[in-house]
This record gives sequence, C-alpha cells and structure tokens, in this order.
Amino acid sequence: MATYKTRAQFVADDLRRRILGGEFKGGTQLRQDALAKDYDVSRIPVREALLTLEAEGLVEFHAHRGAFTTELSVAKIRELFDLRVLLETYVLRHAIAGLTEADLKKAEDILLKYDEALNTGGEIDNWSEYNFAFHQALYAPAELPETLALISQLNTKSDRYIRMQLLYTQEIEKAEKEHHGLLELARQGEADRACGLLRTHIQEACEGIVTLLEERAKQAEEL
Amino acid sequence: MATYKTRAQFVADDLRRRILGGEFKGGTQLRQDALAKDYDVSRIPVREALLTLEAEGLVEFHAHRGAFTTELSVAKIRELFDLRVLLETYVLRHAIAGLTEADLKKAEDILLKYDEALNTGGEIDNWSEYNFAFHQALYAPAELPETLALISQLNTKSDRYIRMQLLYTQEIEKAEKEHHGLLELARQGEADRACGLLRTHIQEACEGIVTLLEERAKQAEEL
DNA sequence: TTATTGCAGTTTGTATACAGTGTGCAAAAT
DNA sequence: ATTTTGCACACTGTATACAAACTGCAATAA
Repeated sequence: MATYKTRAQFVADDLRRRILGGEFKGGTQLRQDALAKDYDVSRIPVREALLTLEAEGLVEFHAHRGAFTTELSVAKIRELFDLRVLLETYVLRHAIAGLTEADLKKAEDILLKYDEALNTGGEIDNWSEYNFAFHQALYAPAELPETLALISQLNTKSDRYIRMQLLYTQEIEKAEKEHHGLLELARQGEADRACGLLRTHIQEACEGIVTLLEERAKQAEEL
Repeated sequence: MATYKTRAQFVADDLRRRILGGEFKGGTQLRQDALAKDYDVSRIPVREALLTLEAEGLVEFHAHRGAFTTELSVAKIRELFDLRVLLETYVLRHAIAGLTEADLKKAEDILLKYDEALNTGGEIDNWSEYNFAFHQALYAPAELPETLALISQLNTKSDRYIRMQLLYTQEIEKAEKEHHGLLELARQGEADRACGLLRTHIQEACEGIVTLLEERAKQAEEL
C-alpha cells in the first residue's frame, strides 16, 4: 500500500468517493481529459487513478474506449455478500478468541461516536465509514491483515449498493441495534451467537438491496 | 479486467512472470528507467504495470523511492493458505453440487495433459499454470466468478513460494496423486471427503513452504 | 431504402521533457 | 573521531506533445 499521497492517489481517493457516492451511474464512461480538467492535473495521474480503481473493481477499461464504471448484477451482489458472510464470520470468530478490554473499548467508542452523529444531524455520507470502522475495530484483534484486506475489498465493491439501500430505507437504526448486539455478544465471548447475528446482519442487508434493485428495474421497464 | 493488451499490460504480465519466477528476491528495488530500457518502452507503461502489480500485492511503492518487490512473512503465508482453505473448500462444495460430465471431463483432460508433460520432460515453469488450471476447472461449475477471482488473487500472491517449494522438494507427484483423488471424489459426489482432501492438500503445501523458509533463514543466519 | 465506404473529429495510449525530492558523499565544524 | 552541512547526482512523479485507434456521420453504391 502506498502510504503517501501523490496527485494520482488524491484523484483515486476522490474518484472512489464520487463513484461510491453514486455520482456516476453504472456503465458511465469516465473521460480522462474531463477528469484531468476537473482536478487540474494532466491525464497521467488520472490514468493511474483509474488503473487503481480498476484493480478495486470499480471501473473497467475497454480497448481504446477508456474506463467505464462497473455495474454489478444481482447474482454478483449476492455472491459478494455471501463471501462477506464467509470471511467476516471467520475473522470475527478469531477476533473473539483473543479479545481484550482495550479492543472492546475501541469498538464501543466508534459506536458511541456514531450514535451521537446520528442523533445530532445524521450525515449519510459518513455512515459508510463509521460502519466499516466499527466492523474493522471488532475484527482487528484477530490479527489477520490479509483477511481484513480482502474484507475491505469486498466492502468497497458493494459499498455503493449499501449506500443506495440506506438512502431509500430506514435501515440505519436496525444496523445500529445489531452493532450493539454484536458488541455485547463479543464481550460475553459468545462466538457462535455473534457469528449468527453477523450472518443475518449481512444477509438481510443483501436482501434489502436486491429488493430495491428489482423494484428499480421494474420501474425502468415501465418507462 | 482489461481484455486487450497494451504495452503496459505486456510489461505487467512479463514482470509478474519474472517476479513469481524468482528472478527478483523480496525487497529488491525495481527501477522504472531500467525496466523501460529492458522492454524498450517509456517509463509510463512501466509505471502503470507496477501500479497493477501493486494492486496484486507483488510490489509496494515508497515515497519518491519507487517500487520494491514484497516479501511475505511466515505468518502472512500461513494466513494466505488458511484463506485458500476457507474459500476453496467453499467453492468446491458448490461446484460438486452442480457438476456435469462435461465439467469432469474438462478437469480430467487438464490432469492427463499434465501427466503427459510430467512424464516427457517435466517443465517446472509450467506446473504452476497447470495446477491452477486444474483447480479452476474443478471450481468453475460453482459459477461464482467473484469468488474465483479472489482465489486467483490469493494464488498469485503465494505462487512464488509454491514454486520455491516445488523446486526443492519432490512434491509434484504427491500433488498429482491428490488431484486424481480430488477428481474421483468429485465424480462420486463426495463433497465432505473431497473438501477434506483439499484442505490437507493446501495445508501440507503450506507446511512444506514454511519449513523450507525456516531452513533458509537458519542458513542465512549462519553466514 | 438499406448497406458500405471514407473521412473528420475525438479520445486513448505512449514518448519525451522537466521539476521536485530523496540519497550519498565530501568537506567543514566540534 | 564523530557529527553536521552542503552539494551533486539520481530517480521519481507529472506535464506536454504526438501518433494510433475508435466513433459517428455523410456520401456513395446496390
């Protein structure tokens, strides 16, 4: 991981944010020239940013036609969430085995900070990061960096769909409750029950997204 | 995935081959200028290739110091192989559920082709590809492309260590027998036993690599 | 009318050129 | 002798420039 920020890194980070934020719908072409003007850089760092995003699965290059944002089929979304269940329950189980008070406190702090943000002004843009930060804090004690990297990758790929769901439904409070539940079960060392809760937490989010996409597809057909 | 080949793609493919082939030891600096001269291209496609390899985990960029090949710790190698066990048994189970005669034949063809290559001249360079092709053929019927992509990623990361092991030990015949065993169990629909065999197949390879690395480290200390 | 060919415009992919930053050695200071 | 300062070199990261390739439209042919 490049730990410093070049122009290319900056563009990649911002483009990622914009794509995940829904600014570009799936399948839109990203013109290098336009983006270069946008960020007031040359096309070189833009290309490098797009290559990074390609590796993350957010865009695809086509021959001499440039980069397009990817669109996931329902089948692929289901697959991604199934993988998340597999990997996240695996890592949660390992984390619970070697959990310290300090670890629990860290996760709780993030959760409380999020509670507060939710009560004051509910910025949806930040939710995704809070959510991910909480999960990572809970998983960190497992000390499985490669696994966490894979999970992070899966989350990035599915992130914009999660946002979409949250925009249209009131799932945040539900997720919030489940997070508190997860933390409590982890504290009690109830690995099986914690993993069970995590599984349904992820699966139900998936079903919500699929339902939403299918409704949207039906609406599009009616035009 | 970019499905066409630019200069950058070509450089990336060849560099990957060279890194995985062991030409560069872990931690060596890859100078853009030198590589550009090597491939008779400018530094731009070289940079892009290195960025691609960074995403694959084969090199790392450091601020204004360029790209270095990565070196995996024993702990990370263990983690990668544990992940392979988790993901590959998962996908094998799905594959066996919907296996057709045609699928079995495809996997068997690859295996026999490899048998033949082994008996005639035993090119070690190709083994890695044969091995991966066989596993992929066996997993393909699961129709889980994202999962297969992740598995492919894990294999790329650990590939050079697998090669290393095969160079120093006579593990090929053993792997070969296990592949035949896997195919047979898959044909009989014995998912549990197939997954069990796959697990030990991967875990034993891991232990072989770790042993080899520790021996090598000890030798290095004695200098 | 429909299909085909050719051309202009646009965009990509890459080479060349340049500025900024890190590295290492040498000379000076303590 | 050890540390510090300065400078030259080397390499990276990026801007600019250019050639190849694709797209879409128009003109021509069937």
